[in-house]
Amino acid sequence: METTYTEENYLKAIWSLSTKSGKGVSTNKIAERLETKASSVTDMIRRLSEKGLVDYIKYQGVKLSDEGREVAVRVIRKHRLWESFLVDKLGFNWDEVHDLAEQLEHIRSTELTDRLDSFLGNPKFDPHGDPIPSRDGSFPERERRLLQSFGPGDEIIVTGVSDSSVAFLQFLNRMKLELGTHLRVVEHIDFDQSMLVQREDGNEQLLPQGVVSQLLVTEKLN
Amino acid sequence: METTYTEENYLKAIWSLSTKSGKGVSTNKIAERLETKASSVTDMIRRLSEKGLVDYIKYQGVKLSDEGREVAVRVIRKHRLWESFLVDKLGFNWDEVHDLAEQLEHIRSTELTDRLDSFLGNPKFDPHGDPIPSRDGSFPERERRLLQSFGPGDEIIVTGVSDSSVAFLQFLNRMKLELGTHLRVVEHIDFDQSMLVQREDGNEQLLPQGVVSQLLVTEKLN
DNA sequence: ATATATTTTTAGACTAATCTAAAAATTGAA
DNA sequence: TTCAATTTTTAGATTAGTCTAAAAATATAT
Ligand SMILES: [Mn+2]
Ligand SMILES: [Mn+2]
Ligand SMILES: [Mn+2]
Ligand SMILES: [Mn+2]
Repeated sequence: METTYTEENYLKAIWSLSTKSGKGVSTNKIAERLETKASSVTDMIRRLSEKGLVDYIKYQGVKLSDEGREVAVRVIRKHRLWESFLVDKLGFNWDEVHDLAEQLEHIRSTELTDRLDSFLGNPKFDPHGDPIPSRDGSFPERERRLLQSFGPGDEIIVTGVSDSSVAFLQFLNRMKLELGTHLRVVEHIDFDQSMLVQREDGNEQLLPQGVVSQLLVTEKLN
Repeated sequence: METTYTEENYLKAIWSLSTKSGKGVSTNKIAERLETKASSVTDMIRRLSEKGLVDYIKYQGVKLSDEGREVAVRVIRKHRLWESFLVDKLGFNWDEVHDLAEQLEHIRSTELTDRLDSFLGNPKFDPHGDPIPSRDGSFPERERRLLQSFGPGDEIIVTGVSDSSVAFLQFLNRMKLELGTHLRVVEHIDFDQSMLVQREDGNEQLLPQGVVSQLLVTEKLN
C-alpha cells in the first residue's frame, strides 16, 4: 500500500490525538493540529477510509485501523530516529530538530531506517524523551515512579496515574496534565507537599499534594 | 524563491543534459531522462520560465538561468553528500545509494547540509568519484580522462565512471574495480579495444572494451 | 522544392490536496 | 422539548502535475 506524505501526516496526527477512551478523533481537532480546514480533513478522512487505514462513521470521528496504526508508528519511528541522528551526530540542539524530522520522516526505505537505527546504537528514546518504536512496532517500556520522588531540576514525562478514579482524571484534565506532558521540577514545597513545576511553554505551575503523590512519571533520559 | 521537488528534478535534469555547446536542451531529451511525456515537459518548462529559472524559446530548447543553475547545483550538492553519508557512515554499497539520494536531495535546510558536510569531513568527491560542489557552488577540479586514452606503462587511479547504471557498477564490483583502485596499463589490445592492466598485487587483468571506454581515471603522479 | 517524418506544442481531461461558502447534523441551554 | 450555537459535511472552485490525442512547427529525404 502506497501512502503519500500528506496521508502519513494525517495518520500521525490521528495517532497522537487518540486517547485510550475509545472515542474517535474529531474533525476539528485534526484540522487544528494540521493547521488546515475542517472540510479538507473530511475529504482526506474519506480517502483514508476507502484505503482501509481508518475506521470512519460520519459525524462520529475517526479511529486508526490496525494497518493505519502500523503506518503511523513506522513514520514515528523514522521521525524519532532522525531526531536522534540530528542531535547525537550533527550536533543540533533538541529544540531545532523537529521541523527537519518532519521532512526526513517521509523518506521511504526500511533498509535505511534500520541501518540508521544501528548506526545510532539502537537508541530507545529520542532527544525529547519519547520512546522510539522498534522495527516490529513495539514501544520500549520505561520505569515509572511517583512524581513525589523527584527533586529540583529533574525532567520528567507524565506516563501514568496510580489513582484512576473519575474525579482524579477529571482533575488532571483541569490541570492540563495528560499522558506525554513534559515537566521540569522547580521546587518541592515542604509546607504541604505540593510541588512547583515548569511546563514546556516555560510557564510555572503549582501541583497540589494529591497530584504529586498519585502521578506516575518517567525520568527523561539524556 | 520556493521550488517544489518536481521543479528541482527538472532543473537537475536540464543541468546534466546541458553541454558546453550553448545549445538548448530538447524537450524530448528531458522527457526521456525523467521518464515522462514531452507534453508534461513543455508544461513544466513554461512554469520554470515564468519563475525565471530557465530561458526558454518555443521549439528552441531550454537553458538554465543563473538562478536556475544555482538551485540545480544546491540539489546536486545535497545528493552527493547524502550518497557519501550512506556509504561512509551507514555501510551501503556504492550501487545501492542513488535512489535513496534522489529522495534525500530534496530535504530543505542549508544548515543541515552544511553540518552533514562537516560531519563527513568535507569530502570533495562522492562514492562514484563525482565532484561535490561547495557551499558557494564551486566544483573541485580534478583531471579525469577515459581509461582508453592511456597506453602501456601509464599508472592511474580509478576516480569515476561515465556510466552510473546499476548494471555497470555491479559489473565493476565483480571485476573488483572501485574508486581508488591503482592500475598500470600493460597493453592495449587493438583486436577488440580491450586492455590488459596490472593490479597492485601484481596480478594481470583483462578489461573489456565496455569498461575501458566508460571508466574515468586520474594519472598517478610520481 | 515538395512531401514525409519527427519534434514540439496545444487542447482538454484527470488526480491529489486544498480552499470558501453553504447546508446538514449534532449538541446543549433555556 | 425546542431553538440556537457549534460541528461537520457537501458543493463547487483552484492549483500542481500528469496524461492522451491532435495540431503546429521543424527537420529530412527525394
Ligand atoms: Mn519531533
Ligand atoms: Mn511530516
Ligand atoms: Mn547519484
Ligand atoms: Mn529527485
